[in-house]
Amino acid sequence: MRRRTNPAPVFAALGDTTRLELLSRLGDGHSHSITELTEGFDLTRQAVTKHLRVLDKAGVVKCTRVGRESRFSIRPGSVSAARDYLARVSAQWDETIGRLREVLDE
Amino acid sequence: MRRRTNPAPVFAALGDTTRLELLSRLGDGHSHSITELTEGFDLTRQAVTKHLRVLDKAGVVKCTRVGRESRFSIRPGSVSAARDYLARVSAQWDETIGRLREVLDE
DNA sequence: CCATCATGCAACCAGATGGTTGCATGTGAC
DNA sequence: GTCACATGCAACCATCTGGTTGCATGATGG
Repeated sequence: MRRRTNPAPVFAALGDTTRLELLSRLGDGHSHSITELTEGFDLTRQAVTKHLRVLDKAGVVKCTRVGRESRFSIRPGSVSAARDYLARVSAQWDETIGRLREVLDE
Repeated sequence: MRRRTNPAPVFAALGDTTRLELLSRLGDGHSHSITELTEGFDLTRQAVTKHLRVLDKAGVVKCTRVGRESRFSIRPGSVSAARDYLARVSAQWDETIGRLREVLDE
């Protein structure tokens, strides 16, 4: 009986364009250092670091220290949980609204 | 050629437990007034109103004035867009990571 | 060793957020 | 008309957020 975890923090973590862009860069499945991830953004390394910490706290990403750099990589679990949540609710809405449309209620 | 809209604002709107709860109440497919939606929350009507406005701006919900009350109901489009986005990225991650695991890269 | 590179930490800042209270306004019911 | 009810609007507040700068620290590589 999987305790259904609250999806709000993951959604909050995904609710920022910079973080979505970071995730898309991490989507190659490899791990990347902070300076590496900072390249191409018009942002300071520290700003990117803060975003990465947000993603880390939400469980979307994991950080491992290797030598003098900390490398970040994707941890897919929490995002697929969020995906499943959205799939459930939107399926329920489709069903409910479809049923209502039949009955011509509002 | 559907212009792919930025999913971040929808995720941000979903990134709050109160708003998720509001959405779950609206999930019955009917429209509800603000005072009606406020019942059961330990919040002021105005706080709930603000949350509803956030959901409205993100396109998750629509508001129609009827008589002296404004009734809110679900607008499923943006949420299914967000759902599709998550489905795409998590499918891509699964595939990428699976391929990497075969090659034993890191 | 020493310079360099990647990072961490702390202070600071402006603006957004989540909440409150108080009051004004519009509509419905008698 | 008038009273009550549902809402809107504005001010205010504390905290969070997204960003900066400056400096300290810890590995790396000659």
